Amino acid sequence: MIDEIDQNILEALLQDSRVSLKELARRVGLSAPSVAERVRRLEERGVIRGFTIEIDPKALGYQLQAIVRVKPLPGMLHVVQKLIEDTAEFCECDKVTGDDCFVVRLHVRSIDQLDHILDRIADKAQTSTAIVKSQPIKRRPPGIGQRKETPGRVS
Amino acid sequence: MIDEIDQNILEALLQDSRVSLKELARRVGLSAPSVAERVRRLEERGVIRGFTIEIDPKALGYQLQAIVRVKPLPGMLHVVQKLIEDTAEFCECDKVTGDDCFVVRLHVRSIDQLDHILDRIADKAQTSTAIVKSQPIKRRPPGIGQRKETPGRVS
DNA sequence: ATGTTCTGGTCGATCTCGTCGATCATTTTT
DNA sequence: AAAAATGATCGACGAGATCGACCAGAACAT
Repeated sequence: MIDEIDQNILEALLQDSRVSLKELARRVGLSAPSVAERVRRLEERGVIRGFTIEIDPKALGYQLQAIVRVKPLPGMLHVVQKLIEDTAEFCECDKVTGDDCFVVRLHVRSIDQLDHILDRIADKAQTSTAIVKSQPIKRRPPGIGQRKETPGRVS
Repeated sequence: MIDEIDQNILEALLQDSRVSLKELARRVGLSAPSVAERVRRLEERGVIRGFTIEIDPKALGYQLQAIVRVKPLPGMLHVVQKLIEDTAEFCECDKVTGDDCFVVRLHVRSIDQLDHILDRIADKAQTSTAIVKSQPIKRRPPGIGQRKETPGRVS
């Protein structure tokens, strides 16, 4: 379904989504219209969810990053979720299995601000905060690129 | 340091990083060369870390997402970190404060594969796995856009 | 105050790039 | 084996990016 050329296209766009179609075509060894059509179809099929930029939070003054596990008190789930969604500093929120209900990522300017934000949900949920010290892997997509994939166990 | 026009540029590029400079210029009310210069400087200053695409892991066959807390056994920290970095399915890794050392995000094709991957670090670290059920917030940058920011407490 | 410099903008010309229609080759279907 | 569908190329034309020249306003020094 996704051939090698598509993979090359995806990799190139991951590195620089503003690359010209002409250059992209040169890299994957096709003509510009062909590669344009392939990109269009990757979008259409939902493989490419969007073209975007990566912004450095630090450059915007957000010096601190935290990962917080959030366990809403009984009956508070939706209230907590809404509060999280409506607070700009929550930049990622995953609803997960297990004892904790949410795992969220927070970008803040200071410890003070972190404390202040968490105070606001303190009476609605139990939280467990971990400050991010470094990011050995910043963010990468699964399964494309030269890293070899790990096969599933043959069951 | 970052004025309103820059914010508008960032927002527009977040939504579509392939927008033409002409269109971008029209939206923020400047000429094309001006906006080109602003984008160049946002890049130069490191505010824009890169132009990229968002890929849907599901479209590539990665049906499952998990968040795993990893606590390496004594002396195993670097081994564990290297193993994580070298495994394609680990798509995000944060080194954090607290009892757990790493918080990682995994994309896998099946529970089998998840089990297989975690088996490989089972003798080097304690892990605590949470399967992602949904993502109320998929990913957004902090502090730009119309969501109001939460101020830090005045101390 | 006033002249200077620096920053950040516009305009217009030129060159590059994207897109569209026509066409062709290859593979799949019947 | 003929036909249809897929996916590519080519060339032309319109749209976009870029570059140099030039201009306005703020900050600064004299």
